[in-house]
Amino acid sequence: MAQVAKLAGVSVTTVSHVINGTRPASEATRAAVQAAIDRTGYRPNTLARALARGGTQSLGLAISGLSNPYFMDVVAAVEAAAGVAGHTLLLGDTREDPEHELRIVRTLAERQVDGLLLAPSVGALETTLPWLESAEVPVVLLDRFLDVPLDQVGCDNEQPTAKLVDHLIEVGHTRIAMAIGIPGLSTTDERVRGYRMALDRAGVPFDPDLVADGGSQRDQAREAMHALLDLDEPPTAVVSGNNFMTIGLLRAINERGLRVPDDIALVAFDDFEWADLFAPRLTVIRQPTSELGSRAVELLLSRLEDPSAPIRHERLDATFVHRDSCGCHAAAGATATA
Amino acid sequence: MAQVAKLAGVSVTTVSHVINGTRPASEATRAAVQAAIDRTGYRPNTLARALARGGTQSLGLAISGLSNPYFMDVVAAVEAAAGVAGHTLLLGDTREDPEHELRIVRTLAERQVDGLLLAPSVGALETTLPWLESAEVPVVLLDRFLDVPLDQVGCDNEQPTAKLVDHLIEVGHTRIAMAIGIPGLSTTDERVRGYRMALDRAGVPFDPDLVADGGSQRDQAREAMHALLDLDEPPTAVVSGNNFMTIGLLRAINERGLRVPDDIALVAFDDFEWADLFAPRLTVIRQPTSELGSRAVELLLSRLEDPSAPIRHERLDATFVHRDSCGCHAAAGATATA
DNA sequence: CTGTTAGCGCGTTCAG
DNA sequence: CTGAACGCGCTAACAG
Repeated sequence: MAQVAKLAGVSVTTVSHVINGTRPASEATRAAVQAAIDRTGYRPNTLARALARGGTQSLGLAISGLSNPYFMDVVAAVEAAAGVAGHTLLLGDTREDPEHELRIVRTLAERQVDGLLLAPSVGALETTLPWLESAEVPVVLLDRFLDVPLDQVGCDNEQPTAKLVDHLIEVGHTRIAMAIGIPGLSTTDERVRGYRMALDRAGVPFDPDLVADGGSQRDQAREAMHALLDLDEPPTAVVSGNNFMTIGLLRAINERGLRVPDDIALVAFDDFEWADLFAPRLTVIRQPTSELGSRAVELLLSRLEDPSAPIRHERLDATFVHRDSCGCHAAAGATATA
Repeated sequence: MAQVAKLAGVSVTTVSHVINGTRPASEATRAAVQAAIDRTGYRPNTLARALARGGTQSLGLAISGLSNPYFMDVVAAVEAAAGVAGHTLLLGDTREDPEHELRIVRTLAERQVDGLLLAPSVGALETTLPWLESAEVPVVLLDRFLDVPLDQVGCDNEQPTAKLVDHLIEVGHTRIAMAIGIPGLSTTDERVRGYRMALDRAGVPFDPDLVADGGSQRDQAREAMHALLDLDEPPTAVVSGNNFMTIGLLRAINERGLRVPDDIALVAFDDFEWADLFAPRLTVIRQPTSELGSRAVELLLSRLEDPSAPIRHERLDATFVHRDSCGCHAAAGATATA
């Protein structure tokens, strides 16, 4: 920059001001500076600028399971939203592990991100969140809700899951199993609650044996499904708690030589992009993943603008997508109902 | 940091050195500094450190289609590999558009990333790469190869595609169509070359009408498939150039009321994680996506260590996964052949 | 083993 | 409309 200043015959102050348009300058000097910039191939150093200004124009995203298509839609949306706002995205994978999550969040904060988006892991309340509070970094929580005074965005889980179970009951099932995600996550707990609520209001007895811990993961869900099928009175229908577990459940079902929906019905949380092209065509709850990401960024940006604004918790609607893995033969093409 | 120094009764230099372990210090002062750090809740400012040191310990990843599961695996692998090396990841979506790509790459470079990973778009040779060269940022190209003196990693495309077509020919097909990706991408060109090579060596005549531009995208591939099916002499088999197009092709096939593989065979580049659980079970080429990401990071890091080392181009092997969308009934379970 | 000092590249009061 | 000078928080010679 000093070089540019010299070449343009002005001071660095002036160069800085014409670059940022932060105070008037004569047309002549502006042109001179611009010319000098072009000729020197000058590239501003965002770091130095951030140091001086006290703001980096960058956002951190700490999330788990980057290979999960669900979260990757979120990442794409966050990147896009951050981009239009002139922010760059720093990405970190929490691995669903509180210790690692804390490391990730710290490095992000130490890099002076202006704000942080976090999908908190189960142990976050004891590790990451206390640290974040003392660090005074603006944060919005994503996907999972926590009982803390922070902005949060996530989907509705209870009603949609209940809807899934309602449907299974309508079709005539009473032995309905559920593969649940990591215990302690609000998403898991809310989905379980939805499951029980639907059972209760239909008068279907609740059987704890039918609730299997799939740990939000494929392989664990697969084992859980095998265990369910080994029951004296195995389920005639299963509801999957997320997309990964759906894969695991199906694998187990396949390994038993069973077929969906003829031998066992399957409905699931999380849609797949291709779900209506392959058999079995899955009846699912679809989450508005992109909206989740962009809303989270909006919340964060407005928080940055007004740190003292009231805290907001937002629930996004999920959609029931009726296809045919539920085994009712009413589905005529894919039908989406709110 | 000044505060820590004062509280510990030492100079900032000492604080810096005990933090970084960059020179010996007496046990006493080390303890004092550590105590002061704990009590003040001091958090190092990575920006200032980077400014002073001239290195950010961060890597930039400029890639397109973050919603593509293929690239997302790459992102996950890159994040992981960067993490273990103590680097943070800055992410930008190029949108497969040279103009936007240049913007992304510039902001990444202005943020002083130590190095850059780029999946160059078609126009990159005219926009991004010249800029990168003058900017003197260490770069490794990812996925697509370009005729420039830079480190590059990608998969083998020609032989695997030929293998796909070979197989179709063995099964007895002679009207074999192909949906190709964005023209100009090396991946596209190489895959087309593999297609033609297989045709040629089997003595199957090449028909330009059977090569449809799917633009690497779902919807465009869908339209292309419809056009192919409208031909006087429609294909009896199709090979898809990537995962997105596979979805589009299948949608069109479905819309015509046709079935894979009975009415038309389909084989594809890019595997799906769930591909052996749903019908039709796709016969595909599987790329080592994670390896691609981690290798790219390794190349970049070693480039940073030794800027004058010879340039390296690496080809990773892709795998033929035999399932049943090819219509040959030989597939007994999923079989992977190198 | 420890302190002093000079930058890293930029924004931003202050004077002119 | 423009410049000089200070400081952002930290590292790295150079002394001691």
